[in-house]
Order: sequence, then structure tokens, then C-alpha cells
Amino acid sequence: MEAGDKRQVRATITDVAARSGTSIKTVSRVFNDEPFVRPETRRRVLEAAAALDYHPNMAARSLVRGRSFLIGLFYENPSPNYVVDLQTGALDRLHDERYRLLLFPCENARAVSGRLLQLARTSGLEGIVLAPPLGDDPQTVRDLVEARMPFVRIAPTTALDASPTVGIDDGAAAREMTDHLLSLGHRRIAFVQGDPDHPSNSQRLDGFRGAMQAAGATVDERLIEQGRYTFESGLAAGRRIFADRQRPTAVFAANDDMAAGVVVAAKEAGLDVPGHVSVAGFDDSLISRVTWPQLTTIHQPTYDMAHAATDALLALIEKRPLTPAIRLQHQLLVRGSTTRTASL
Amino acid sequence: MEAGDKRQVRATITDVAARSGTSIKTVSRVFNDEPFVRPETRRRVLEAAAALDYHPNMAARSLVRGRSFLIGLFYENPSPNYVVDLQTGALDRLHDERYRLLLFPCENARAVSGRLLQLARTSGLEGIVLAPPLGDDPQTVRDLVEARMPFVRIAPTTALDASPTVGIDDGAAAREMTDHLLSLGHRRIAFVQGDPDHPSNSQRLDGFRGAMQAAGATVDERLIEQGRYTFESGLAAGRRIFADRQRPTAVFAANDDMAAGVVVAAKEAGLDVPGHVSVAGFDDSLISRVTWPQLTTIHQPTYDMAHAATDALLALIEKRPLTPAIRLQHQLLVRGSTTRTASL
DNA sequence: TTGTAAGCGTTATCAA
DNA sequence: TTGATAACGCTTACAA
Repeated sequence: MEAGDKRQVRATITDVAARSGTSIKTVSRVFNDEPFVRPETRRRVLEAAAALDYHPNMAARSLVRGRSFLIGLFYENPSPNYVVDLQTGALDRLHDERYRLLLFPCENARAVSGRLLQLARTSGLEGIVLAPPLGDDPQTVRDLVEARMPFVRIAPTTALDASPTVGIDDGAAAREMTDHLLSLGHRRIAFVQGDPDHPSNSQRLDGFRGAMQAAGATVDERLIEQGRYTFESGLAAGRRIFADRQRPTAVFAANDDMAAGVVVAAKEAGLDVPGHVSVAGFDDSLISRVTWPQLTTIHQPTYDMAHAATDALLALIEKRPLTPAIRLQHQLLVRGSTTRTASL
Repeated sequence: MEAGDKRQVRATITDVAARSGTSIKTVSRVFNDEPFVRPETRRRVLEAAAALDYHPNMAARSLVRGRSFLIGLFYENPSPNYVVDLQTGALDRLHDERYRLLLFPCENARAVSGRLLQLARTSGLEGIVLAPPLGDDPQTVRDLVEARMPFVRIAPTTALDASPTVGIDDGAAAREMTDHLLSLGHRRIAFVQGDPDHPSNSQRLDGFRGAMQAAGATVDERLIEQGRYTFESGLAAGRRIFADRQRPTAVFAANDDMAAGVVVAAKEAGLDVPGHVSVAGFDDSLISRVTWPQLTTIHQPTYDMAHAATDALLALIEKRPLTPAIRLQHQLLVRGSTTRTASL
């Protein structure tokens, strides 16, 4: 009866050793693909393991190796599309690795500032991926560097330290989009900013201003609206923009969620997109294909960035060589929401 | 110099005991909020811990307690909005608990069938939340039950076992939506099915048929289209529906993503929504508010379901009493995409 | 109220 | 090619 009672309990390495007539060290060797195990011995061990439904205990492994194989993804939650892309990129890189991903959705960068390291510590993380704008918080970066916690920043703007970095050239992309609108004859263009704390936002705004200036077009400051990267904030900004009698002929929003909001605001105001007003977004998130017309936007390879960031993080953790600053390609996607201005 | 070298290494309970002039057991007591520690002693311990930047080693804790405090969320990836709602619900419930959430996005239910238990084992999970349709895979459920792995199923349809369950009444909700369309005068109504493997789909279809029958309206089988719960599949279904000369006056899609696709298909076909055709969705995901017009839909409390499921799972793990089958309330949300039929 | 000693299930050392 | 045995950092009896 005593042996029978064991059934509920998870088999351990000792059980496998006993059943296979070997030692725990040999079983360990088999399960860690170490050399110098006779094929016959290996077979016996695996057989016993299968019979006992043995799985190595992660906690014990972690303890003795001094490693958790846990990495953390820290992000704010601007749009679900973006978040899922981020997660999927990281998870896909982790596939076939023994590492596991822990999620840390943060209310906002300020709330975790100074607390992030502690969170990582208590969770036993071995490394961290910081999605924007968390990678631009000086306190956080300082803490991590000081604690020698490996981390990689996605799309940061500030060069706060020597930690690896993955991103696109937001400024250049915004310039490209603005040039696109200018080439369609638009001169009176509104810009909807995202969260002022996201440095991507100021880069995009700068790109917009730069392109306008280069083309000799005036930027009407009353047409620079403040949003927060959410659909709702874009809707509100759009309503403000279209309430004015001096309407712009085009609106460039700093991300797709806001651009979708602008489109809805336009329709509320009885305006046709792109007939009366062209609307452009940024990110190429799912939402840009779901609105009607579909949004002209900048494809930002969120998935690839998360993938590359995770890849760099693993290299960092395992002390393999890596590229300190990876810059991925963006792409202008012209779709139905922008067209030649009617006033031409 | 030897003491100095220690700086890199993480402090252990022994270090804290030494520095505070106590024993490791006392330090352990302090960090586990056990009673019978003199306030003065507690202070000294905490002081030493702070000075050494001590954080308990999770692996060691897990090992000795025989617990990992890891729970897994398994889901397919129909729509990012749904996934994020799910995650947020689970994470919010876990907030302030020592449990951590591990993500397991699955390609499809069949791919993990038979492999899910092993995944859970090697990850050291203590419990599992199964999002639809994973909770309806007999093999998976059988494996988990047999292995005595605690799990909770979200929105399952099949009563495969006695594991706790959280969901809404999909059939009743679909009936309500159909009644809504009928009450607007629609009789020729198309239905876009979701993934045939999701049991929620058949329940919604049954609800649709039931309501139509009860109202004495005929269901034209050629208007029952097959989709896969994705935006693209809804778009394709919509194109097929509107290509026919005998157009319906309303389309009821089994989820919002597909309904959004139908709306785009309608616009492609030069049809006004809801002027020429009413479109209804299901789920109240973000996308339903992003299309224009906004979608009439069924609010499915995804967040609440994940929250409740996680809550039940913790109860299960900790052997606390729990409600075996939680049924949450849905809600019909009438928005701009449905209106009285013109033919009336 | 505090401390000693014995594990928890692995991997690493080193001898066989 | 294998196996005793000692860690790893913590919690849990059990004493004191």
C-alpha cells in the first residue's frame, strides 16, 4: 500500500534512478544531454522516466543553477493590437528555448519608476524587455544598470546608457508620411500628437515639422492637437479639429488608433474620408485595416522589434556577442484614407 | 577583499542572519510574516536585509514548499482585443497575489491536444485557465483530470467533467440579438458563423435559428456563411453575401471582428450601413466601437470571465470552496449599425 | 521568542 | 562511463 500511495506524488530523479538501476547523476546526465552515457543506459533511464511520468522539477533546477530562465516584458497598454504584436514577437523568439515570459503591464511609466527593479527581483527575472516608453525613464534605466540586470529597450529615443536597443527611425518615417501628404497637394495639415511622455511622439512631431518646413509649408499651431495614443483621444482630437471652420485638408495622427478616431470624428461631422479630408496613421496595427477606408500608415515592425529585442536579451544574458543598436526598416503604406486634395 | 567580492553576488538569508545577529529561521519568520518575532528583532532583520538588498530566492522557496506559484493561461488568438481582455482580467486578479501568469498562445486546439499537460508539467504550472475553445477538447480535459491538474474552463459548451466553468449564455444572447433584428422589421437575415470548432459558434447559430423559427421567419440556408472569427473571414463572407442579387437586409455575425469585415464588404459593394443593410456583431470588443457606424453587439464580459476564472482557479489550487459553474450576464448593445429595414 | 538541524530535487565535484 | 556526496537557499519540525 505504501508504494501505491506514491502514485499521486510527482516522481523525482531518485525514483527514476531506482527504477532504472542507475544513479541520480546518470539520470541527470541523460536529461541534460551530457555525453558519456552508454546508449543502453540512456534507454533504460528514459524508459523508467516514461513509466514514472517523470518531469524534472524546475524549482530545483533553478535553485542549483542559480538561474530562473524567466524574462519579463514590461509595457504600457496603448493599444491591444500593439501589445499582442509585442508579446507574440517575444514569445516566438522564446519558442524552443527554456526561457519563459512573464508579463508586466504597467499603468504608466511614472508609476513603475523606481519600482521596476524590485518587481524584477522578487519575480526572479534574469532579464527584461522594456517596451516604449518605459525604456526612457532615467530612474528605471539607472536602477537596472546599477543592479547589472540585463535589459533591452525597444524604440527608445534617449541614449541613456549602453544597453542594447531596437527601433525604427520615427523621425524619418514621419517625414516620409508628411512628404506623401504634401505630394498629394495638401498644405493645411493637422497633426494629432500621442502621449507626450512617449518619446516616439516628439520624434514623429519633429519629423512632421521638418518635412513641412523643408517644403515651405506653414505649420498652423492651432492644428497641432494633443492626444494620448488611444482611439478615444483621437476621436476627441478629431472633433476639435473639425469643429473649426478653417478645416485642414489632411490629418496626420501619430498612431493608427488615434487616426481611426479621427476618421470617426470626420464621419460624425458629415465629412467624407478621403474626399473631404485625408487621414494618415502610424504603426500599421490591425485597426488600420479595419476602418473604412483603410488607413494610409507607416508599417512599424512591432513583432520584429520584440523578436529582435528578445534575441538581444538572450545574447546579453548568455554573454554572447550582440549588436548594440538594431534599427529595423519601416515602410510607408498608402491605402484608401489619403488622396489628392480637392482644392488643387 | 574577500568580503568586497561578495558585492556582485545576491545576498542570501544567511547573510541577512549574520548581519542582523540573528538566525536564518528568524529572518525567514520576518519575511513570511510569522508571529512571535519581537518588533526590535524584526527591525534589525529588515534593516540588514535592506542594507544587503536582500530578496528571497524564488526557486529555493518553490522547491521547499513544493509549489511554483505559476499559473498558465492557454488561448487561441482570434482577436487581439479579446486576448488582451482575457490577459488583463487574469492579471488583475493575480495582482497582490504571489502567483505569476504564464502565457500559452496556441495555434489551434488540435495542435495542443495531448501536449497541453506536458507543457504544463515542464513549466511547473500549478493550475490552468483554458480560454475557448481549448476547454472543449476532450483529450485535453481528460489528461488534466487524470493528472489532477487544477483547471478552469472559460465559456465551454460541453459538460466534459466537473471542473469549474465560467461563461455566458451564448444561445440566449444570440436569440436576443436576432429578436432585436426581427423587431426592426428584418426577415431576410444572413448569419456569418465563426470557427466551427468553437462551440460558442454553434450555440450562437442555434440561438439565431431558434429566434427566427419562433418568429415564424424562414432561414435561408444560402445566407448561412462560414467564417473563422477573423476580420478577413468576415470580409470574405460579406463579399459572398453581397455578391448575390437576393441581398439580405441584415447580417448577424458571430463576433465583432467578422462583423467589421462585413461592414467593409458592404462599403466595397457601395452599400450603406445601416441604410441598405444592418450589421450586428457579438463580443463588444474594441473593434465594435472603431468601425463606422459603431456595431450593435452583445457585450460579453471577457475581462470579468477571465477574472472570475482565475479567482476560481486560485480557490481550486488552495482547496477553498468555490462555485462550480459561474454564469455572467451578457448585454445587448444597440448602436449605429442596425436600423429599421427600409422595405417596411 | 528564538535557534538547530533536516530536508526539498536538482546539478557539480571528484573519485572510481 | 558511472556514482557518492556535497552544495544551492529556503521552510519546517522540533528544541530550547
